[in-house]
Amino acid sequence: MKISELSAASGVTIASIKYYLREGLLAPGVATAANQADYGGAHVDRLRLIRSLIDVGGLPIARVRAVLAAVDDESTTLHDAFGSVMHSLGTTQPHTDDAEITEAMTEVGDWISGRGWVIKPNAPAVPALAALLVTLRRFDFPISIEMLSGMADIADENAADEVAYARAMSDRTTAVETMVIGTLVFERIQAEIRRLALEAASARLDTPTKSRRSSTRHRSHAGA
Amino acid sequence: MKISELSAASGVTIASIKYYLREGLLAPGVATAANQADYGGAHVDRLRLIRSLIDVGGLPIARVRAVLAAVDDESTTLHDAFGSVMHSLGTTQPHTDDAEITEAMTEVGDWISGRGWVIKPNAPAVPALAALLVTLRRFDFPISIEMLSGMADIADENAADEVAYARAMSDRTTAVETMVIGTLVFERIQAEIRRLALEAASARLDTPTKSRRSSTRHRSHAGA
DNA sequence: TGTTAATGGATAGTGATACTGTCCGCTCGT
DNA sequence: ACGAGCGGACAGTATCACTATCCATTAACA
Repeated sequence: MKISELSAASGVTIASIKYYLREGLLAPGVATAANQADYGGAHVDRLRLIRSLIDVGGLPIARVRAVLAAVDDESTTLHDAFGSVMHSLGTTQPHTDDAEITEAMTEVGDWISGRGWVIKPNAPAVPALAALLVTLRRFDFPISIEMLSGMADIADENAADEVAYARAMSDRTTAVETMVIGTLVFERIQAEIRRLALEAASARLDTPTKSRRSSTRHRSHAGA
Repeated sequence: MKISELSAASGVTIASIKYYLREGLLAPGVATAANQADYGGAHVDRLRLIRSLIDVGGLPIARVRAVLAAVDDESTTLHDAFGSVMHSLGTTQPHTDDAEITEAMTEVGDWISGRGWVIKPNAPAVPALAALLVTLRRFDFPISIEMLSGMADIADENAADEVAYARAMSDRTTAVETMVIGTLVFERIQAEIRRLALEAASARLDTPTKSRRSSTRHRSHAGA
């Protein structure tokens, strides 16, 4: 497969493919001459993964590189690879020198062990979650971490399924890739569903109290 | 309050405050002289909102401006303001001219009406969700939209609480602001919890099957 | 009352990011 | 034989979110 064919097969422009090659996101093709290289299906797959990390996950190139490195590191166990990937995916990290946040981190840590979850101590989700709680409180949301247990319960169910599905894959790389894109896509799906539920809830609370009897509006499926 | 005091009170540099003023994110202070203006608590609050939209939501300035415009538009009902805000928050929108995506959009639309959700036809979440389904399928995830009903059920519960909480606020602007930051923060919280659940699930499946009896590892809370 | 520091406003510059364009000498396909 | 396409190098571009500098003015303190 020549670079023009790779471009056609992946939907990524030649210029961008060259850029990804330069940035080390994509392995060079097999050189067949000084100005000729051969690309294969693995390159198409890799490009799809790269584009998904960028488009769905919104990851900058540097993070994509880190994720791919974790995916490709064959020397780690599947579980350690998942951990690396979670770390590489990253999120906006807070300044942990803030007293309010370190306090919230303890709260989060206690809740995690209370649930029986085994989490690496350097998991980025812990300070991230703590910072989010602090943000809510700054806006006077009366939030305690126990209120998140409902979310955590369903997350547990989904996570068990997803991990089992990934572990059933034939080869390690595919398993890790499956986890990566599953993580990113389901996070977005969860968010979009949440927005739909909010809009529906808002509509439910809006329509009956307003008692608009305009003939242009009729509520066909409005009830539960 | 002078600009230096506003800066101190909000934690935003003077240069950035001037930038937000220029970009129309922040209302000018009350001019008391050619080179003097007076800022108040509303400016501090607004800066906190702006920074949260940027830091938590990762919104670009243009989107922040659109969200703030929706928040400030007093001529809309609360429900319509929520709709505007959801639209302004936005997400990465797909090319809807793709046949695969329009097909998935029908699927999403049917599922939504099947749930009895009343959603505006131009809600950005619909194409976004459709694109995410297509992405999953491109990676061979055997996904049907009904699998998302569990997520949707808990989202319904949370959304009802959140909307009721926001509607109970004294003034309209605060209510809309509450919805905005609640939406963004809870989306991140949901995502972080999901990552923790994945790591915990991975640990559960890893530790027992590997049967590593190394003395350096012991499982204190590993069970459910 | 003088002087110094800060202010609002305007405009230019910066650094990071993710490409995109151009050039080159080479070589594959016809 | 020869033109389109190739890999590789490198410079250029667009956008974004600030940041720095300048200016005339004015507030605040000595």
